[in-house]
Amino acid sequence: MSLSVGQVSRLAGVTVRTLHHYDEVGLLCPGERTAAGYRRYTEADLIRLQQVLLYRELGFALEEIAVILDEPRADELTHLRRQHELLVRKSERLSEVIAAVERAMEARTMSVTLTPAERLEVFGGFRPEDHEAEVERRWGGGEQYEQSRRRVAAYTKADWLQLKAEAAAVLGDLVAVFEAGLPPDGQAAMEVAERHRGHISRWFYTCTYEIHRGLGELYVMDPRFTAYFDGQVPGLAAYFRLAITANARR
Amino acid sequence: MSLSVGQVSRLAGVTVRTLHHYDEVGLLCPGERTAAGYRRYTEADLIRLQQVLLYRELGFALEEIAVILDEPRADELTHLRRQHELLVRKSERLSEVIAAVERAMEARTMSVTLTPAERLEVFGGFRPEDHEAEVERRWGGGEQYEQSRRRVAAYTKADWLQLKAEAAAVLGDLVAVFEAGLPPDGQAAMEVAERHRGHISRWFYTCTYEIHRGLGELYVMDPRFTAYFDGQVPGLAAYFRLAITANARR
DNA sequence: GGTTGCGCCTGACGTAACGTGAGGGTTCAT
DNA sequence: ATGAACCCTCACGTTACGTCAGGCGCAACC
Repeated sequence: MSLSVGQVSRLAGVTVRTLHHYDEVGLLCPGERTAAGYRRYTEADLIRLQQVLLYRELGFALEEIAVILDEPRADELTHLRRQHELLVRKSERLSEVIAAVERAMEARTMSVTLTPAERLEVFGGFRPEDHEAEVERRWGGGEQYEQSRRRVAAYTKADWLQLKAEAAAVLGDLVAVFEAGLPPDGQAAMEVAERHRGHISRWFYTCTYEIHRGLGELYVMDPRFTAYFDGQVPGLAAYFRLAITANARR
Repeated sequence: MSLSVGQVSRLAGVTVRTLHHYDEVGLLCPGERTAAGYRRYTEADLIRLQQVLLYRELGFALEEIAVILDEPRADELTHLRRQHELLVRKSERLSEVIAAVERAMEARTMSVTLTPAERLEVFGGFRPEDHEAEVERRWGGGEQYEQSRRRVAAYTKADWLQLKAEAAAVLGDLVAVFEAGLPPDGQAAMEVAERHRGHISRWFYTCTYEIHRGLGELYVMDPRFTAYFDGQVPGLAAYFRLAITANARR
């Protein structure tokens, strides 16, 4: 009642070489061997193989899997629960990526050009965990972020068009004010900043003065934003930040 | 307005080395270089990077990605559509695995013995035909597996009744052939095996001779299957396996 | 009863997609 | 003008296998 390598490989959809490899590294050594040295896999081996393949699917390294599976206090149910948790998380992440691609398609079909920042913000969905943590820290516990995500997800093509147009108008005015040599804490600059705040509130999330000030700092601290603004006109990021803080102060 | 390797790496969540590597293999060569030899990534480069990372996430090899992206007749939207399709399919597959793990957990917590069919479902994520689907997914075909999956999901009670009736008929004929003392590699037995294969193909998934042989082996190796068949008539499991292999050989 | 074919074995080298320094220029703010 | 941060090019290391090569085990076939 045991299976050969070939039989197991066909059942599990892996190559014979893979099973040899797992034997070599001690991850899955068949319970028995025939007199001729043939590998014989027992039912327990099959269960373990199932666990191995699931953890592998989840992106664990083989060595990690060996450690996890050899924890003495973890039985099959523990592993199933853990795997379930991880699978669900992976599924959620995948949904985000899908949503991001859908947004990119929408933007593309209406030939709206996304800026690099937006493009890779969209892309943010499947960046490593550390970035997620950074986003959370930055965007204050994720409440605004969640709000923004929910609203943005429901946007139609027309919404996107209008959003883009509005943003471009605000940016254009900002550039104009900047190039006119007006002071960042002057009336005109502060008005643009205020309109920017309104724009964020209307399209993304409720943007308080406090948050707006945080954004202003982000624009000079974070190279991707700095690159974006200074890409329009050099020095614009710093100027805009001053305008935002001045506007927040009054 | 171009970005350095470090900026791009932070933006996209990949390492600098990865960007170097993509440059080395010609997958993503930055549009410009500074006088000092520094890489400068243009916006077009970022778009291409996005495509690369998405296809990579989908399991394509870098060389394949290069070929896909350099097809002259495919623009960004084409890629987005294709990626969306593949992502959705991947998500569905993941849902299946999750469901399988949930069923395994349920069975485990209630200490219910799994029926043979359920056992196969649990193994579902790793069955050969899934592997086939994986392979086909990579090469853009993959309609067949999806179809069968959708079909099973849409079965009504009447369908299930007919399925069971058909299975019972095949089993009945198998018992008859067996009890008549006919050889397992004879015409009659092989015909029953072939009908069994057709039954699987019609109701579940395309069952190749290869897969069918794997099933036959399972019937004698797995005690639950063996118990099921031998519960009908002792020795039936082994007999059926011989009939299946004989049928597969011709 | 030799041989043919298939499956299995053990090395051993190959490969993809980077990781990880080594050694050395570049840029920029202080 | 000097240190920190960033960039460059080799070049070898690593993971998880793929891919032969050379040879044994066994059931079948002539």
